[in-house]
Amino acid sequence: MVASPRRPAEAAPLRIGALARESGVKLSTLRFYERRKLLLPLDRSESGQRLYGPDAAIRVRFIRRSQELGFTLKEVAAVLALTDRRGTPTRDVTRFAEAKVQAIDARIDDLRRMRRAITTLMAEGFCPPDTVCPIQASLGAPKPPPKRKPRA
Amino acid sequence: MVASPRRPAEAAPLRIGALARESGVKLSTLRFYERRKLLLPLDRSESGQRLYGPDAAIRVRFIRRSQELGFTLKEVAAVLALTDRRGTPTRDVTRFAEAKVQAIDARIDDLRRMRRAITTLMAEGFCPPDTVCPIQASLGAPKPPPKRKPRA
DNA sequence: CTTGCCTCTGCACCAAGGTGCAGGGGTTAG
DNA sequence: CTAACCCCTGCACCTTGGTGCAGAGGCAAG
Repeated sequence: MVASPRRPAEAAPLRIGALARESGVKLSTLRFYERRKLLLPLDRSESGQRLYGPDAAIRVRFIRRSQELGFTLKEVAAVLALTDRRGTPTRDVTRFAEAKVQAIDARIDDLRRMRRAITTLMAEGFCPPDTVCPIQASLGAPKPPPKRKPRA
Repeated sequence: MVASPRRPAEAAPLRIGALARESGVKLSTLRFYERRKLLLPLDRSESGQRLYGPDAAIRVRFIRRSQELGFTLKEVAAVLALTDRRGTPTRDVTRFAEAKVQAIDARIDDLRRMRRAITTLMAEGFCPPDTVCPIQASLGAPKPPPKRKPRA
């Protein structure tokens, strides 16, 4: 609402506490992410205090959501490394991105199967006796070799 | 291929080693799942050896896939408790199932956003300078209050 | 009966992802 | 200056989800 004078979008640097409040994680977690190279402060103050850019909270939330989706911090770090790059993607990067997209598709597929299974299950009043429960069956098959969206 | 004589579908009980081979997890993991009530042997032999039903491998694979989708063992246990029930769902169970379905939808949504972001990113040659990277932006928003498929 | 392969229990250990605290300094209002 | 907060580093500790032994017993073949 209020435009700060003479500072178009310079964005005040956040200190760690402010970032923690804004992104909903603990200070210790932010420092932990730093050790893991997931989130580096833009800079340090004279006295060594971490200073974060205004987009840091977005990055933190991205990390948290990704974890909820079943990605490890290592995988998240790899994706973030992608996003921190500029210029034309190298072949390796492209391959990595394609693999990631396939992995995402597989996960979506599994989630859809699970979802369908739960809804039909509830609609029909639980697992019929003497059969394999459809929920379990939905994800219980041995993993198929990675194809594009088997959708079977 | 070969029908065993005089045993329509009685299904030989598996011992733990066989189940481990069939489902691709370690013995110790199976015993661990037992402590966590995720997988109880059907029975024990005279001498105390665990005997599993023929569907046990399906259950194990269900557990593993669910974990890949970002569910904790506790959550998986809750879903499996659902599937082990018979008869008409109670209100609590129904509510739990509905919540689960919503959670699944939210995850699918996030995955789709991430997917889109990666593909456009690659198509356009990485993040344009001086903007928030679209991948991060895709999941970087504060969580919306749970609605049905916001899809914004 | 012995050999070899299971399996049992209990306990110790591991990696990932955090969390908390101690002991020390920074910064700012009154 | 002093109180009230904030932040620093380093280290110890916690929970989840497993893994790996050790020591003992089961069971089938030769």
